Amino acid sequence: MSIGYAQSNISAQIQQLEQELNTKLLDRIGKKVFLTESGEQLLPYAIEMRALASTIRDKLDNDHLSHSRIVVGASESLCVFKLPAIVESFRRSHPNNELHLELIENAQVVEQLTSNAIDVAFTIGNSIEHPAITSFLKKREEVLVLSAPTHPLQSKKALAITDFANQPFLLTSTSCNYRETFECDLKSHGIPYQVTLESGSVQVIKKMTISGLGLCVLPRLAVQDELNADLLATLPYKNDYKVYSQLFCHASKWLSPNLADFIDPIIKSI
Amino acid sequence: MSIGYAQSNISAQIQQLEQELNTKLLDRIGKKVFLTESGEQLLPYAIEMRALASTIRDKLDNDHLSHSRIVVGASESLCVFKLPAIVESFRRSHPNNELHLELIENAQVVEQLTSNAIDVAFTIGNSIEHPAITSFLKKREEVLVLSAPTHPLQSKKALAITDFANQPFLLTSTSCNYRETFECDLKSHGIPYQVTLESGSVQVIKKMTISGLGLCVLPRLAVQDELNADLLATLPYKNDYKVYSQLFCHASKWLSPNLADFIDPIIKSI
DNA sequence: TCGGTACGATCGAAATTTTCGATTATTATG
DNA sequence: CATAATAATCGAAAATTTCGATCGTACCGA
Repeated sequence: MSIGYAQSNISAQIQQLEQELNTKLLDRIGKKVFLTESGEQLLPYAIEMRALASTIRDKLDNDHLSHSRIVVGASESLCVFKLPAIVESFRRSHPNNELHLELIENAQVVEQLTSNAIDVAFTIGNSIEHPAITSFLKKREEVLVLSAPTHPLQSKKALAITDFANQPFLLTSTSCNYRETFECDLKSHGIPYQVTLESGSVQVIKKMTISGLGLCVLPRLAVQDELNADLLATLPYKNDYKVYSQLFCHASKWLSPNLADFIDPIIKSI
Repeated sequence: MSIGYAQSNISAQIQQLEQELNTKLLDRIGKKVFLTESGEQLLPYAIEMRALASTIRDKLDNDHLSHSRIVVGASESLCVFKLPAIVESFRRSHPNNELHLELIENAQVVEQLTSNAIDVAFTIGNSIEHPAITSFLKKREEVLVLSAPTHPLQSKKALAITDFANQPFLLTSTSCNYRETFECDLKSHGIPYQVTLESGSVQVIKKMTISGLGLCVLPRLAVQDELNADLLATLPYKNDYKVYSQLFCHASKWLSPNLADFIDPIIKSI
């Protein structure tokens, strides 16, 4: 009983197949068995079908180790300052996995995850809490007001919000949460200010600030290098802006092994 | 219920497939359904498998109308004088069917059918009765002794076996049943005779007989044309040789529609 | 925020099918 | 002619598929 079926089953199965195909597959002439014309024709298809089934199993099983496509939605700052190391490491451990990076803003997280346009979101901004969205990581990010080290305001020991009156600011796009937060702060105190430059690129803002064009408001993670190199300096303005970097998936999303492999290191490393 | 399954079945089937493949095929995000990476990968295979199943059904169903290969074993006389009309008619009605003709002798019928080397046998010779062989047709064939019309023996009103003493005969191969029968007849009466020509080809024998080389022994069906054209003439030798043309299949052989279509007209036409 | 609606998951029962072991039938072989 | 080998057949048991009902959840409009 090497193939795991009773003999009677084989008879029955063959007869069933013959009925279903409305033909005869085997001729039993004497003690020998011959394939009929129909049987001869069926054989290659049967083999093909078995092969196809095996292929499916192989592809889907191996696939957990090999190819897949993960779409990451991330905000610009994180793309520049956090993701490179993560992506590099993931690509090393999962060389056959396609990683697609989509630039999104904090406000789009829920919609993008709900529409399944992205598999995972990694953004910085206001806290997001949503019943349908799972947050794997929520890290408070320090928001700094910065200038070139030579800026006149650097001489002050401490700054109040009023000290920013009429200062020229280099800010990120309006939809950016920490700009929003900062502007609220100014406006709620009735402080006038100028927006000298508005750019979606953190890199541009930093360069211009270094050149002394004005002040900027950025999370520490985006400026750590420049602080270390004394290209930028923080201004001693105390704030408690609630800004977080967060990592999300849709709650109903199945975490494929590959996706889990992408997410886990982020959670652990931060 | 357009596809004929209860809704709960679909759920169960999907889950079963997911278990079997050890993956998740669908993400249900909110109310919408998305294929996962795995599902996306499976889809083309699923489609292929359905197509393959359809193909099989089509091929085997249509096949009863279209292609098949029938191997006919027949003796030379029948090949020349009976089969042409049959084959022509069959090819007209079944243009896609391959007909393969195998020259066999009466003695090989049982072995060839039992080994499934041929699908059907159509031979002339001694009666064949065998429990494993089905005979669809058994027709007594008149065996004639013939000569050219100008032969001296033609003047006789009736011939006895002794009149053949020392006559030159043009005979078919030794394995041919009606030659065998005739020789037995001669030998059992102790009649001496010569074999002037021995040929497997009926055509050769007839031509040589027409040329006056001697006498020949052939079934009427092989010489009817020459008799009508007065190229050959029968000698008035009464015999009751038991020679039959018979049509056989192996009793266990499945008669495919095509094979039946080949056999039926033969039975009816003769 | 609160029903209402739509859709899928879950569950137990019923129907179907698959499977098995035993028996019977057939064929080849000594 | 008896025996061995192989496959068909049959009824019962096991497994599965199917169904309908119910439950849970998400979306939608008030």
